[in-house]
Amino acid sequence: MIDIKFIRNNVEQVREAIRNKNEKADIVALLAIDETRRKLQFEFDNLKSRQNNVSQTIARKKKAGEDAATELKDMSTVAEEIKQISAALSASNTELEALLLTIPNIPQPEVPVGRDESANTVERIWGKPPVFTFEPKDHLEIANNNHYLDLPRGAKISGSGFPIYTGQGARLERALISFMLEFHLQKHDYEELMVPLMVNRKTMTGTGQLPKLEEDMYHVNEDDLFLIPTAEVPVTNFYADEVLSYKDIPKCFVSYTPCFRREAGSYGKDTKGLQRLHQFNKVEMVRFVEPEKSAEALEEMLCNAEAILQAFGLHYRVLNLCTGDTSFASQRTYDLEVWAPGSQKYLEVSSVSNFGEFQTRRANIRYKDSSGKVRHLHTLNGSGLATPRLMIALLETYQQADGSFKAPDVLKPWLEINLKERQL
RNA sequence: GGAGAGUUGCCGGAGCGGUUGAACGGGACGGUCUCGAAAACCGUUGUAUCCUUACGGGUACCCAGGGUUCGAAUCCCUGACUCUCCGCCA
Repeated sequence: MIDIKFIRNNVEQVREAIRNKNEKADIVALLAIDETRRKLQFEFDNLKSRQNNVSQTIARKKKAGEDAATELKDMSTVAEEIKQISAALSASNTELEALLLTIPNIPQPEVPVGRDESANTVERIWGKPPVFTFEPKDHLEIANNNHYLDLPRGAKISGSGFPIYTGQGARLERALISFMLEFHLQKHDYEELMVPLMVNRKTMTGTGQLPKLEEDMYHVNEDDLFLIPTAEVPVTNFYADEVLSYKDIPKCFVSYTPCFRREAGSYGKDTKGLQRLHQFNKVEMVRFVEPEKSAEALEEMLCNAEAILQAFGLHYRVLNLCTGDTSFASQRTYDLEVWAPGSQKYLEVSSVSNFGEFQTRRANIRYKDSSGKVRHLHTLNGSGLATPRLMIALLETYQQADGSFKAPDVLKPWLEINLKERQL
């Protein structure tokens, strides 16, 4: 969330950010409530101060055996007033808080202004589209040829968008997850976390999914818990309500989780095969860094994500997202799009974002810097990567003329583990 | 699911309803001493918010939210979490 003091002093800038992000938020109402709140706070403090003073006088008089009837009578009316103002005050605080949660993060100046994805710019391109001596098939055909997927049965058991990976397909999926995790652990020095897949309302609010995206999440009514749409949520909230030491910073976590998304409102869009799912696997990177270091950390994380695609030898491009395409909580986002030759299009496999102190304000995550000052950290996260579209690109890129699939060499160790030979 | 115990500052740990933002101990930091270090001694050691250009001052916070009271860390209620025992189960 944005600091109320910042909003007070930079109204136009905040308005512009809301506009550029295609959001709606009532700044006028917000400022009015802020004004009322401060007035009430002032009255409350003054009354309390008086009450504290007189209460001590009463104590002294009673101790000395003197009569304190006047003070007692006086204070009972003050107590009543305090009660009323206190109620009004907490009502305004709640209201202000609710409004503040609807203000999006402010995009950084270098983010291109634009309404939708058409205003995104291409940052760079890696590799080239593969050339085939035959007509390349799309991933679903290859998957079906090789018995890698059983989508009809997934639909039967749960509904569309809940895939079943079968046989070598399941093994390939698991290999991707293991490969990416180990890659980040060993080459990029992240620490692994295994986290809960269901989180409470406060946690969802901390990273910014709530209140805006409630409709997009699976919710378990009975316990008021949400299935996570990304590991970002539990991992970023790892330090909620804590004050870290500057010595602990930076913190870099990587976490594999399934992700659950209702995808409300996107029915009929990119539905073929693994393109858009309600449940999918993702390896996520999250960093907690000092404010001065976050811009640099964003570039590093982008490289961390790219390194995976490079290891697989997949052609991709990096997009610099425009204001309208940057998420509610993000200040700046890069998307990684991998080339799927069978479908002849680029598919988003990663989103790498800098959130500044937006999430750490919401989740109350701070650190004490070397001079002893308590400040909000900056958070970043990036997919590294989401598997379904990665699998699409792999299947389509490494398909053979006979309809089979030949995994890139780096994956071989994960696909060829043979316990029988090791006599376990 | 049932029965009990607990939750206080960076940590340990006191705390009768009225100078308790909180004793005492430890840690950390600064200083004295020392060639240096240890020890010893002295001092410092929270966050948020409001008023003020500033100096400074007020208020809130002893798990969370309510209640009783002129006044609550202290009494009452509800909830969360932790621990122990029983039951059930992976």
